[in-house]
Amino acid sequence: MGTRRDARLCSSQVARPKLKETTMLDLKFVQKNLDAVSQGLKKRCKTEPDVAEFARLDEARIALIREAEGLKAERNQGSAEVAKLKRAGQDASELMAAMSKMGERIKELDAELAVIEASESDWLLKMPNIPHESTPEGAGEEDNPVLRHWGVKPELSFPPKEHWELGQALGGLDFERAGKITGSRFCVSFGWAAKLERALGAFMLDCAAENGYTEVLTPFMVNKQAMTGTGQLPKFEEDLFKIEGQEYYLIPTAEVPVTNLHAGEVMEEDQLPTAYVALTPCFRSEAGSYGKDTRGLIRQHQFHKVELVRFSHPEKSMADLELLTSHAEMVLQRLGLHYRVIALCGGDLGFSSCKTYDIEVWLPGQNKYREISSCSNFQDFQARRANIRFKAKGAKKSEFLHTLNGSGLAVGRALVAVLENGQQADGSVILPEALRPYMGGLDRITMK
RNA sequence: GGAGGGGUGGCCGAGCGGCUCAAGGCGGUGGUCUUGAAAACCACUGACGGGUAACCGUCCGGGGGUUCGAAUCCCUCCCCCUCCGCCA
Repeated sequence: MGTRRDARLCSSQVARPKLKETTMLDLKFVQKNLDAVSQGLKKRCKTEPDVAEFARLDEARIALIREAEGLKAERNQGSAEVAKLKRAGQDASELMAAMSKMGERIKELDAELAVIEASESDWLLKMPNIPHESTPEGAGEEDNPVLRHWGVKPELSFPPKEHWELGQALGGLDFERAGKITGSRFCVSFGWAAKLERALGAFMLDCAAENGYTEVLTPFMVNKQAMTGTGQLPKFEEDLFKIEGQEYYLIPTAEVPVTNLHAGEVMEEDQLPTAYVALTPCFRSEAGSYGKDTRGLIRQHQFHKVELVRFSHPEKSMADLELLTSHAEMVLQRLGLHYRVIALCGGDLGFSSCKTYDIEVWLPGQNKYREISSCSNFQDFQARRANIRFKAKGAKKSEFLHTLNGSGLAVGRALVAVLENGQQADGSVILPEALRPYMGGLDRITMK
């Protein structure tokens, strides 16, 4: 395997990244692609961005820059003149007074400029990524085409139960006690369930390692800049848990800390692709999903997820999305779980993504396919916001690389799938063979 | 939590109000020399923005202030290091 880069990574990370304001980078891009941006965004079927407003702001910005810079050039000359006069022992008070007046005007202009730039930056940061040409047209979920299936639905000779029934009956899942110590949308796992959660996580990490991913363990809280870099902020603050009294947020996915590992850095071309895997808890406020999936593990405020993240060469990122998706699928295949892969249409696409595949696992208890992984190519959208670049061999300039990520997989939902697919008529659950080594050889969960 | 010391271009490091529009070194690129390489020597070598261009502007951890003029002075925040305390 030639994809492990641990040693090189360490040496290149000695220097702390200096984060630049990303506004200017965004600006240039939109300026040059104003029409393409406006056309591309139509595919999202949401309200159209006010491109004219942006153009107006940008014109005002450039006019202000020209005026302010002209004055600054004069001021610099004047100051040099003052220095010359003083060294010659001559009086410079008149010139100093004139420069002082000019300084005030410059300050005014700079203040105006700051306001314009803030508006422009806000406009840009709230603009979603442009869907890839291969992203299908469509307004919402119901328009997502199914691309392929793997495996078959298990044939059960009895009416299947939902996972919470099974989990509670087998003494593993306890929602009531979680409600007592925290609140709704939390769960306590006991015994086999706690161990199964751990087993699934370890199994998934090992799969990823086989595929060349370097395991990382990151903080579960990040700052505002990181959240902005991957696109959660400024638009989706209400979905996040924020630490009171501090500018830290609980991560909604490992995508945030892992992608931002290289924020502000310039990577070497031969470091690409760099692939990481992280198992972290994920915290989501689930604001706006009241009444949805209120029972069971499907939609929790806290859940574990194994996340695959790739930093790719721009020319290879679309191929890398297929590869990444196949890595996520591999986990389900080894667990013997039936699933299908769908492509998200423009109207269902996430804010930062240009193309996304969802993997949906079959849940007999619910009698539906449910999302268990979401694999996306962000192209340079996140790289631009987080300022992550690479330098091609022999190239003078560095350029933005492409970032991708996908769940490999959502651990809680995988546990749901294992329970519902492995259930037997007697209420016990047969475990997939691949998991047994992680469960101390246990092959079946039974009533005590 | 307490007390100190620091954050300067890809890296190291000087500068502590105006001959510095950041010295010097390392690294990188090109050249001379050489059969080739090394060494030596010479030249070039940051980012971003504005401008057709010449050129101009901004950037010395972030933000604010003082000044005709700030890497340099003041305020504030962040991060790193050392010691003490506490703690898994």
